[in-house]
Parts: sequence; structure tokens; C-alpha cells
Amino acid sequence: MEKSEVLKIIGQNVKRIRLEKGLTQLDLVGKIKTRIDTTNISRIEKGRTNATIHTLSRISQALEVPLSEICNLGE
Amino acid sequence: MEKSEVLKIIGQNVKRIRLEKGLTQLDLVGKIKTRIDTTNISRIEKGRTNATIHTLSRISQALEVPLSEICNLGE
DNA sequence: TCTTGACTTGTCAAATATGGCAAGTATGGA
DNA sequence: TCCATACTTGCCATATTTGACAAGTCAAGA
Repeated sequence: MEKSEVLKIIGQNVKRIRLEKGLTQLDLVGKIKTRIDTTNISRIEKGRTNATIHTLSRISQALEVPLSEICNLGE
Repeated sequence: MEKSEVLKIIGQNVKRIRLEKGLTQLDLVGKIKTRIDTTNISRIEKGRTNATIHTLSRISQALEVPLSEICNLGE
């Protein structure tokens, strides 16, 4: 599976879960202890950036789902 | 969960799965299309580096397990 | 139309992941 | 002991993520 495809799916997962929880990007960053910018959330959701596992881990904690759910590529 | 703890668990997952498959780090990088250095594998397994999702994705493909398995933090 | 909220995108500086190489450690076998 | 294999670690250069801010887009509603 290609890099761009992986990033796209990860991004879709983040966005889907965030919307399921009824959160805006701003709500989401507000729930994260260490600062994350909405800029970065947007770029991750759009698959424009190859996020580190720590960033995705912080997002998963704010969304209250396991990291593995965000990392589900549907394999 | 703290950054260092996340990286440590991810590293343990990679190492455990690699050993279960009976592969050395060199075997592993040999199965990855785009180049990855054993240096990097070692650093990830030791939790010394905050790998990107693309790097972990390539590793998961070489190990023939879902990315989500490597990203299982046991939450 | 105008405004507001939500999101996207460009640019920047700083930090750091990655690939690469070399040297060091550790273990097991000849 | 010597050697080979496996792995770790230090260092370097390059690329890119991240956080930050500003500006732009877009849709819904007054």
C-alpha cells in the first residue's frame, strides 16, 4: 500500500471519529494536554502530512478511542 | 499515556512480531521495498525514535501484520 | 449582503525522523 | 581465543513534521 493511500485512510479515520464524537477540530485540540494546532489536525485529516505515532496517539486519547482504531487501514 | 511509554510499547510490538516471524532486523529491511535502515529499526524497537505512520506502515507490511497490531497500546 | 464558524492552505522557524556509515557491544560457535 | 552474526549507538546531512500565525475558502443563517 502506497504512502499517500495510508495517509489518506489515517486522515479519514481521524475525521470520521471526530465527527462521530460531535467535535470540531478546535474542540479536539482543546482536549489535548500538550499543544496541537488545528493546522496540523487539518493536514493530517487531509492526508497531507505523515504524522508521527506520538501525534496520532495524542489525537486518539483526545478522541477517547484506541490508537489502533485510528491506525486501522482495513487490511 | 506519556510519549516515552507509547514509543516503548510500539517498539516492543515491532520486536515481538519480528521475532515471532523468525526474522532478523536485516531480514526485515530486506522485505521492505523502499529503503529502511536497520539503524532506524533498532531505534524504533528501542523506543528511541518517534516514528512516522508511514514508516510503521512499511514495517507492518514487511511483517505481514495489520498496522493496527503494531499500534496496539493495550488500551 | 454580511457575518460567523469551521476548515484549509501558505509560510516560517525549530525540532526531529530518516537514511547512511562507522564503531562498539554481546552472544554463540569453531 | 578468534570470528561471525545480530544488534546498538553516535554522528552527519537531508527532508519533513510540528507549532504558530495569517490569509483564504466555504456554507449556513440573520
